Amino acid sequence: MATGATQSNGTTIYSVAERAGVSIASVSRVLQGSTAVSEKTRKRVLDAAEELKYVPLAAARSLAVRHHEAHGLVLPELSGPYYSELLMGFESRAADLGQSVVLMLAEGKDNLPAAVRKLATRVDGLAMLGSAAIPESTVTALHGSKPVVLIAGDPRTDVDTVTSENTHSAEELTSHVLGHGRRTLRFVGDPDSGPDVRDRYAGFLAAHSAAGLTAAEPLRISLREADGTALADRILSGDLATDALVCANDELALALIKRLREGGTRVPDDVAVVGWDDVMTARYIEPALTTVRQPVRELGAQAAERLHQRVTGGSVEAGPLVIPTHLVLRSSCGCAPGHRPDPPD
Amino acid sequence: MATGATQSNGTTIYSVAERAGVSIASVSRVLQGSTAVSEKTRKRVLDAAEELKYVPLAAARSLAVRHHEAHGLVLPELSGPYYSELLMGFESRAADLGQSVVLMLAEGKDNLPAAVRKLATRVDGLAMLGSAAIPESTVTALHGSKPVVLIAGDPRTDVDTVTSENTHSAEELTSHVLGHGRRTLRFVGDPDSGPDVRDRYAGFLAAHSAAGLTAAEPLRISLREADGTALADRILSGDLATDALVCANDELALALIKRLREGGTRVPDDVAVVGWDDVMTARYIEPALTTVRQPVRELGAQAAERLHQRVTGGSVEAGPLVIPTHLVLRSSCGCAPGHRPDPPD
DNA sequence: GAAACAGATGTAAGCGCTTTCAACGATGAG
DNA sequence: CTCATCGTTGAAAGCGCTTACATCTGTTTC
Repeated sequence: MATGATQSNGTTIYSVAERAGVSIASVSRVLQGSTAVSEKTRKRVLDAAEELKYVPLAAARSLAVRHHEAHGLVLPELSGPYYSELLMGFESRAADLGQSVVLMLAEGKDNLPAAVRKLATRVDGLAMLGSAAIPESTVTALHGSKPVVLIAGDPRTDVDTVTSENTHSAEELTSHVLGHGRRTLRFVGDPDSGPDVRDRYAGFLAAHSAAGLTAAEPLRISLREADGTALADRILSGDLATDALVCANDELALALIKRLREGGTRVPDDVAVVGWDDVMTARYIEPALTTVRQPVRELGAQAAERLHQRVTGGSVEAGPLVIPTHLVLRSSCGCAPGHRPDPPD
Repeated sequence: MATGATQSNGTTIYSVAERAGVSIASVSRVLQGSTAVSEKTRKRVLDAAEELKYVPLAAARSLAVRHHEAHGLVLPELSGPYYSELLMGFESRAADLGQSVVLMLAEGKDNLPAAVRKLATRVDGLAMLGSAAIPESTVTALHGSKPVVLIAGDPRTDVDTVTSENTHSAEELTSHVLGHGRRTLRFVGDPDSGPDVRDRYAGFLAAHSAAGLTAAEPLRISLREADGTALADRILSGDLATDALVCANDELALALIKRLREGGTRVPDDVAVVGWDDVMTARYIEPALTTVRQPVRELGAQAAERLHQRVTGGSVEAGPLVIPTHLVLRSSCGCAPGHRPDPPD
C-alpha cells in the first residue's frame, strides 16, 4: 500500500478494443451479450478485458442508453427491524429486476429536499417512506419528472402508494382485548403523527363502537422507548387508570411492560399491553407480546416492483396497493401463555 | 394517473439554456455554483430550471468529471441491529462527504462476484463486510481497479481494513465471568466462522491462561437463534455441564437464556450467560444481558471516511484501523441486578 | 483617448459508451 | 460465373454535461 496503486485504472472500451484487435462496437456487443458476435471475437474481447482488468463505466452506458438502471430509496432511518426489513425486501426485488439501489437516510440531513433532488439525479425513479418527512411540495415536484412511489403513507391516487393494512387489524386487536373483559383501554401513540398511527387509532375506535362502548382519548406520545417509560411512570403513580394499553408500536409496548413490571404492576393481570410490528424482542419479553405482524419485507418488494413498472412504462396496474397484516396472539393481552404457538418466522 | 404523465421529462441543459437565453456553459456554471456568473444570469437560469422542472442527469456529469460521487457498500444482509447501525454510520458519513451510497445485499444473490462487479461499475470505491462472503479473488481483482475497504474482516496490509476490537474485550469479559467464581465456561460459536468469532475465542482462551486455567473446546454452532435454542435443549437434557456460557453474539445468548429459563434453569444462578453486540433486546430480557458494546456506527462512518480518502487520493493514513469496544455489565453474568446503570444510548 | 485588464459569456471539444447504418467477405442459388 | 443473401464487423453519430479557451464588453490607468 506504499503507493496509491489502487485507483481507477484508465482502461476503457477503446483499450480493450485495441488489445483485442477489434472495434469498440464489437467490444460493446460482447460485453452486452447482445447481437451476434463470432465465437473468435468474443473470446479475444473477453481475454483482453480480463487482462486489462477492464471495469466499464456505468455512467457512460447510462448516458448512452438514457436510463440509470437504479432505484432510489429514501428511509427515515434504520433503527429497529421495520426499516431494515423493508430495505431487504426492496433491495432484493430491485436486484432481481436488475436495478441497483441507492439509499438515502433522511435522519441527519439538514436539507432534505436538496438531498432528495440530488438523489433523483442518479436514479430512474424513487420510493420513499411516507414518514420520511419529505415535504409534500418536493414529492409532487419530483413526481413531475420521475416516477415516485410512496410507502406506508396515505393511499392516494395522484402518486403510487404501497401500504400495509392498519385499521382492520387494529380493530381486530382491540376487539380481542375487549374480549378479555378489559374495559378501560387506552390507545398509546399520537394519531396525528402519521397515517399509520391514525389508522390504527381509527381501528381502536371502531372496535369500541362495535362493542357499544366509547373509547377514551389517545395518549399522545412519540413512538420511542423513552416516552413509553415515562408513561409507565405516570401509570405507576396512579395518575392514570387503565386495564389495557393498545400501543401504536412494539417499542412503546415493550418499554411500558418493562417499566410497569419493575414498578410492581402485573402484566397482563393488572394491565394488558399489546403492540404493533412484531419485532424480535416481542417474543423474548415476559410476558410475550401480543402484536400485529406486518409483511414489511413484502411491502418493500412491492414498492420496488411497482416502481420498476412505472419506470419501464410497462403495464401499470394503477391504484394504491394495500398489503394485509395479521394478529400474533401471545400472552401480554391476557391470553394464557402458550395459548398459541408462535408462527414460524 | 390516467396517463403515465410522470416519466422523465426530456429537459436538458440545452432546454434550460434556451429558455434562459444563455449558453449551456452558463447554465452549467450556475448549477454548479462554480465560477463567477452575474446575478442577472443566475436568476434567469434558476427560473428557467424551475419552470422546466429540470433534473440534471448525473450520468452525464459523472462522465464529464470522471467520477461517480458514490460509494458502494456490500453487506451480507440486514437482520439484527448490527448491519443497520453500520449502514447508518456509513450513509451518514458518506452523505457528509457528498457521496451517494449504493447498497448491495449479498444474501440471495446467486452470482455474487458478478453482482459486485456490476456495483463497481457505478461507484468510485466500495466497502464490504468481511463476512459478506465475497471470494478473495474478487476482492483483489476489484482492488486492482478501485479502492476497496474491508469492514470487520482480518486486518491486512494489502487492502484497507476497519475493524472493531475483539480479543481484548473478550478476554476482559471472560475474566469478569471467571471473577464471579465460574469455572466451567464454554465458548458458544464457531471460531472458524470468521475473524470476529475467532478473535473473541482467542480472548476467551487468553483469559483462561491468565488465570492458570485451561479452556474447554468451543461449542461450534452458527450465530443464529435456532442453534442457540437447540444448544439450550442439550444443556437442559444434562448432556453438557457448564456454569457459564460466553456467546459469540447476543442473538445466541438471548435464545439460550430464554430456553434455559423455560426449562427451569436459573440464569445466572445455575448458569451465567454473556453475549456480544449489545442489541436492544439485551436490556429487555430477564436477566438483563451482560455483553460487549461495539461502536458499530462509528465503524461504518470510518469505513466511509477511509474509502473517501482513497478515492480522492488525499492523505492516506494507511494501516488497519481498529476501533475499541467496551463491556456492558448487567446481570446475566452474575452481577447483582442494578449493579450498574445502563449507559445512555 | 488608447492600452491594458478584468469579468462575464459563449464555443467547442471531449468524457466512454451504445447503436444505426453501411460495408465486407463468404456462401449458396441460379 | 454472377448475384442475392446472410452473418460479422467497423465507422460514426450521438447521449447531456463540464471546462479549457476564445471572445466580448466595460473599466481603469496613464
